[in-house]
Amino acid sequence: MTRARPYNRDVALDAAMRLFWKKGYHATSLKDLEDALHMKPGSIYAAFSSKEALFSAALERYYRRNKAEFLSGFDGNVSPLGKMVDYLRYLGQNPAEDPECRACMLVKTLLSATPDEDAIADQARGYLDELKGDFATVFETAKAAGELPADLDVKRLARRYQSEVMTLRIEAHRGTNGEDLADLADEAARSFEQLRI
Amino acid sequence: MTRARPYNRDVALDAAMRLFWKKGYHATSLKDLEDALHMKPGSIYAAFSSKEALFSAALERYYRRNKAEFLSGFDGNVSPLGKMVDYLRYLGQNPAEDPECRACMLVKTLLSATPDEDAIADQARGYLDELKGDFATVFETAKAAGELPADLDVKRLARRYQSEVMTLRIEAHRGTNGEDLADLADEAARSFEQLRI
DNA sequence: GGTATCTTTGAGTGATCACTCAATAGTAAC
DNA sequence: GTTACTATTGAGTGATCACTCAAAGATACC
Repeated sequence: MTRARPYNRDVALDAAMRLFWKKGYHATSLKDLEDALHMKPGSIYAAFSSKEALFSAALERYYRRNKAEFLSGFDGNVSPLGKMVDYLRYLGQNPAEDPECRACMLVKTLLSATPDEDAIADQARGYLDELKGDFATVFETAKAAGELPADLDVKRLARRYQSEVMTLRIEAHRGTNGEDLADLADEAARSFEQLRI
Repeated sequence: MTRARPYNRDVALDAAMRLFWKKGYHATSLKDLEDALHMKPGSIYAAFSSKEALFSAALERYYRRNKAEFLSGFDGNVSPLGKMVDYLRYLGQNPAEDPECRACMLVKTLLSATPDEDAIADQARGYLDELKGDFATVFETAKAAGELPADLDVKRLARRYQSEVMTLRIEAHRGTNGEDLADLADEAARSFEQLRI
């Protein structure tokens, strides 16, 4: 071992994630990244290979965070359906402080990836599919716990749930005021609550 | 009158709209526009002032088209609620041929505008608000025609309707297959149909 | 202190960015 | 045909793009 790294990879990646989340891939320049990560171009390339690879790592980080935040509420002994419903209300009541970090980074990425950036779009698509799968798993658990009808189509339910999450995040980004946003979240939450047996 | 314009402004604007729609503002270069509009940089600037002004004009064109397409179904003598429901099913059954032109350009623009591009984001926001207002107007008409309960909150309904439209377009962009998309649209359509008295 | 090893540095790379303008070419009136 | 007017042209503008690499800096072992 020789010289220690004066930067913290996690801290740098976090800063990159926030910057890409706000500005998107194309509008974020290396100059912006240098400022945000407090690193010179050479160091950035030594650590992350390329702008695209850095973006990819930042997107993965976003995905992991999102998944962890969602899953953190499920310890097993409380109502899975209740947790799902709570999460929707939570989204409506706690929009991110930074107005630029309210929309889902996966959706932003998916919608702003150009045809020649298949890799990035596919990565975002893959993460969205995984999250949808997580939703389905929880609904399945709820079904097993007798909270939902046995004949209910869990995949379809998860798809609709994800739509609601995406919509809430977009509305928050759009500038919908707190009251209306909470209202929208409540409306969505109740539609899932109604399914309870 | 002197030299006639060898380009058609509407045709050029249409090409610009499609290109910006696909690639977004940042990823579209002037070179791309030159190729798509069959115009040299000088002509583009003589006709549209700047890349941003051209984008703005293209966005307005998209908005007008969208509005016209939506309103074209309302002649007055048929069920307004029926038309609203039909439009959702139409969206689910007729995704644009070009997979890059399926998501709503207004949403794409709103989500990919950077903080320093307030003008563009505000324009997209304004158009979305106008379209939401159009939805509300039709629901109001449906209410007046006795199709909907008199105590129904039309604004909230319009907000939810717009969410469904945005979601369908995002799902179409995401690559959801035709069957699932039609299914999703049908699910949304039925939720509005259920409100009929 | 000397040496080996590895990281950081930042000026510099060619390419591409949005954009300009003097020159050119086309039309209309006479 | 000549003049007057204007739209189109496209090489060229400085700025910025993502990215590189030889030099310098920092540590570990001796």
